[in-house]
Amino acid sequence: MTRGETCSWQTVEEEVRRRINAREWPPGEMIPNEVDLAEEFGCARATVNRALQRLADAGLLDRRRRAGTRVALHPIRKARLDIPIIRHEIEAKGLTYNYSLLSRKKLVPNAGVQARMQSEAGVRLLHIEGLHMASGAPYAHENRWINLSALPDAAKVDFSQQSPNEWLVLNVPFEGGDITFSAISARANEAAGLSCEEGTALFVVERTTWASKHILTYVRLTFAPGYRVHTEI
Amino acid sequence: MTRGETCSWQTVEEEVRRRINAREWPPGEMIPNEVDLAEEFGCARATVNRALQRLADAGLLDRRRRAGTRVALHPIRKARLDIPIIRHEIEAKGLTYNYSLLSRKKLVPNAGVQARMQSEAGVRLLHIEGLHMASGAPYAHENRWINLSALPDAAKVDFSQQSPNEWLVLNVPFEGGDITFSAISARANEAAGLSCEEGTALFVVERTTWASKHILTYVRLTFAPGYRVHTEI
DNA sequence: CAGTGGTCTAGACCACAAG
DNA sequence: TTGTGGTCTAGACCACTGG
Repeated sequence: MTRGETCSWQTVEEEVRRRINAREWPPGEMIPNEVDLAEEFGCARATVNRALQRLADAGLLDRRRRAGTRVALHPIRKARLDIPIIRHEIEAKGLTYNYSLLSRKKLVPNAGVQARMQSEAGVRLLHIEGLHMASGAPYAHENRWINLSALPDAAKVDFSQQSPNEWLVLNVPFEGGDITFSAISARANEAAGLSCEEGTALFVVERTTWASKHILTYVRLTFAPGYRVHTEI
Repeated sequence: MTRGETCSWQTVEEEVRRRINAREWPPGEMIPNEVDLAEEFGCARATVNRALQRLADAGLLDRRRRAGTRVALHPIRKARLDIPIIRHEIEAKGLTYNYSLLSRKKLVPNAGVQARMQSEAGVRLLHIEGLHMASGAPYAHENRWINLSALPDAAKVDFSQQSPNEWLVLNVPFEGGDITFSAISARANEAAGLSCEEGTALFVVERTTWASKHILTYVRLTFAPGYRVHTEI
């Protein structure tokens, strides 16, 4: 160990990472407390604290008051995934975006959708189907339900120019949501919209978003064949 | 505004979130600088700084030195995804885990795999196929390549008792990786392993991991029908 | 109870970029 | 040039929890 002059939280984080990777501090092992590390690195405890908190957040350390800090036994890696507006996703690839509305109706949903939306039996929701296209080719089929009692404004929008995806992102602040990824075989209407054969494997993203304890919307996005989601760890 | 007595960073973060959601600070708008906010909330600048940094990290604010802080125009939401060991994923569902090795050979990979592994033409890699099972039912098919020049120890492991997935996580520290999610139609060998019909839509996770600029391993996990990845936003 | 991490403070200096 | 965020410090108190 070199007793260098540096003392930024980045330096501390990097060195601790190195010691973990090099097994100088093996999985499960206690590491020195913040005061000792601060002395070793020649910096304030707050600096060490910041570095260690980041590492704990990344899943590499387990920290508990009084018990101290130890190297995580099973470093559960966490990936971060960006959830962009579809138009931006397409434009970022250098393609031109286009959208067409397929259907817009007030409907009583089936039991599955009703449960996800936490709406009451018999209540009508706004149902919208649309197609997102990239340079003329089908990109994703959007099947969306909107809770009109939480979002009465949506009833006034016709969604023929702007997709519900974009209208919601720009106009409706939300607090949280659930996302699910899965794979399905194309059904007849999806196959038709996405210009593929029935039975083709398609990537599906389902999302519900909520604010102040109300479900605002549920969307099922079915992507054209070949779609991939990419992230780093 | 109530001039409350509270002054934790959580309080500040919550209040700023509220103002953004309530459009008191509309998208694109500048917000007061840290000194002013600290005075308003009756706390130190460092406390405000911590709250605002978290919000910027979450994508709700854009901050730049000298230019100040403004509400993000298109709040790109970021989801966090845990990447568990498959055995843990299965056991967390209350099922019993089982693993069987299907194949283990040193092979020269095809061009696609060679490119992903950044290995040289003609060099043999360790190729392993195995099946993860949950309470007797097929769960995921693992198709893995290991770079033996970066991980010579792997040549000594037979992987009949422990899956490469688990051996790697426990024994090989890595610095980063790429992850891709997609959907495919089951090919003959996958359909056989996963007890489904050829052509069934399957969820696929591909992952490469690296350390000190070397690709360590590339894995393609093909999950049994019905698999879903879930996360929150 | 006592030792650990979690947080807050007041003040300081630095790095960056807009004007 | 100058105002902004980014960071570090020394010290303090609090909150939790293991022994």
